[in-house]
Amino acid sequence: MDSKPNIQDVAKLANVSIATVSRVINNQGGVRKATEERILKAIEELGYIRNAAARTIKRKESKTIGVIVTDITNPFFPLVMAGIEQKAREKDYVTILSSTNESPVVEEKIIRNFIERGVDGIIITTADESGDQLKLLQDQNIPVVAVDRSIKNFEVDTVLVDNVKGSYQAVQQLILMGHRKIAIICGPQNTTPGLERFLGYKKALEDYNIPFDERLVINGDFGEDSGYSGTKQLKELDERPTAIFSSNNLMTIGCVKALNDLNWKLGSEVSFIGFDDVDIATFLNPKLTVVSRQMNVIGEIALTLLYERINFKGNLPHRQYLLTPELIIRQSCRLMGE
Amino acid sequence: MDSKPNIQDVAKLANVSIATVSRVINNQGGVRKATEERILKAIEELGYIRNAAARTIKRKESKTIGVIVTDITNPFFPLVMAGIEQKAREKDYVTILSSTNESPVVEEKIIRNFIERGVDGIIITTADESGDQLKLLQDQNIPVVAVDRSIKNFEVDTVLVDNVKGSYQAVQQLILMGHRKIAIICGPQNTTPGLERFLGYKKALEDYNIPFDERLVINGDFGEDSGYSGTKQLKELDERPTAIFSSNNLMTIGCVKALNDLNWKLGSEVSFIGFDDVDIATFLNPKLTVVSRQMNVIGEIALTLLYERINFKGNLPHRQYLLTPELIIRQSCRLMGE
DNA sequence: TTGAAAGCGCTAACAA
DNA sequence: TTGTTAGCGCTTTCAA
Repeated sequence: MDSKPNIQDVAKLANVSIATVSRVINNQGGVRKATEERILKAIEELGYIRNAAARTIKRKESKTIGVIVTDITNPFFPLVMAGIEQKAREKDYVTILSSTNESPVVEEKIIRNFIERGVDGIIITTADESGDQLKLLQDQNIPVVAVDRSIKNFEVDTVLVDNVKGSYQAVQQLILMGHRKIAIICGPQNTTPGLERFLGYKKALEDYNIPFDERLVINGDFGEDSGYSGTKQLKELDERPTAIFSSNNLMTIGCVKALNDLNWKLGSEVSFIGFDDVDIATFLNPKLTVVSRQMNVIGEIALTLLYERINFKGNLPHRQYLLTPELIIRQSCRLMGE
Repeated sequence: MDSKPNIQDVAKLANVSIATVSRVINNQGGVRKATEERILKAIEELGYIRNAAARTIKRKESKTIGVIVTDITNPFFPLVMAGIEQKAREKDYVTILSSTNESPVVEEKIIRNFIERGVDGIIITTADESGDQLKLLQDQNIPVVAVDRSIKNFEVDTVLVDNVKGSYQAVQQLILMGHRKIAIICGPQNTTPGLERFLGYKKALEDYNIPFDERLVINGDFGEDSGYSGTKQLKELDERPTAIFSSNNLMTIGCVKALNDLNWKLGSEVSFIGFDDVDIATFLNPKLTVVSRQMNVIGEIALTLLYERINFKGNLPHRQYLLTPELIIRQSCRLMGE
């Protein structure tokens, strides 16, 4: 075949008008059986596939959802993405995925690009929670669902996890087991998860009247390296913590690596809980206790919300889903005094 | 703003023709400085963003690359994807990602959809190595780069890993350490990686005159569960293997889990090497020896090949990249007789 | 049940 | 340096 056949070519071959062909490829009915068959045959013969760009231009919808994540190599996102994709496919949407590497500049570029492409909606874990870059989308009336991180300056549908509760539960567990010197490896405090997980930690300490100790707070950046160096820092303290709470999966990995390298015995010498389950959790000895959440469900909900907003543009209220994470108790915490 | 402004609106506001606006947004030059500024101001004011669909239709290119993988939750793919995305962004392309879950039916749907959307090229890890579904792409003159799995019935550029050599090295290492009863957990034999890794295993045995034993060959499907059950099966053998070679990352995880559950001591009782590095490799005790490859490089090469083919449509020869994997020796193999 | 024709937003050839 | 205009491939109204 030389170049792509178009609706004209099909019409010519089937000896009908392009309008009739259009009716057939869109299943609009009102076409005589025989005619339809002739058209279908022509389509088959030519290998005709309709051009989405032309259709988008007329219909003013692209059946495309843009997804923006901060770091595609963080296992959290592919899992969320799988949930999004599955629901999207069910509803006949296709997803475009881009990763910002936490850069607001890249994020804005991606957003512009998505707008150019006429996405019908966007699911975003933003690198800039102010949300100023979303103004563009608002101007163009493109619905947005924020996942994992909330947006300050705009009201959008959100799917969040109750981070405060999650980390509260974790720290509470540690406290109930007798720990008082509990360290936390924080994520960036300008992100929802980073901040909230820290707040949950503080709240638990307060509720149980445990004095807050600055030295036990490590500022990480959600990357593996910061988990590693943070743990090293804790080991060097005069008064070492007896337990560590890590604010995310990658830092958990860094932390466990450091524990290993420093010969700081997980479980016996230092108890541990991490936010988000990780592959390695059940391989370690002892197995890691973690705060877990269902990533694919997050993705599914996000897509569902977005779908509703795209297709019932009326006056839906803004919805905030708050999923409750679950503490999965394994073996990385020891009762103090044991 | 009510609805999206178009090039007309900009032209009107700036008091020029749409042609001049087009020149400016495409940086074609030949526009008086003052005029350009007026147009830029109008664009700014209206929040105009150009419509990619309309442009695609005229230009007959979408600046979009379709990427098809078999399982987005397999950590291998996000890593490859990161390499693809980075290079794509450099060259001003955007990627669309879809996952087939190993289903040829889904794969064909995705391909059709990508064609509809006018992708300029496709990078694919196919679920159907016959490649028959790629006929569609060939008909439409859309370049394809196959990654990780080759295509039988069409000549396309490929980026593969020398699986035979990789698994040969692994098995050879085991042999040199004195093992003779070496089991393999295979991937599907109708996939390139599945088959080739098995062939490397056989070749190593042959070269060292070790008799091939059917019972030590487990048929897995590259999924975690099959690694788990395969390992169980091996444990139940009258003559247990002294070493296991696992053909991919997910099966490695399943295998290690099983080892743990069965209390079959990794390292001491059974040596182990896996194809592809995994997160857990360095956490386990002993640390896992693995065959490793640079995923992001695979992605980068794939995109580069595709880019060349899209943009120099002349008569490029078909290229086959074969990356050599590396054996990373850690501690999961014991010298026999120690 | 079918067809003619307008027009979506843009690019590019041609004219001025 | 700028403008006019013909389409790109499609959907959709209106008429037949």
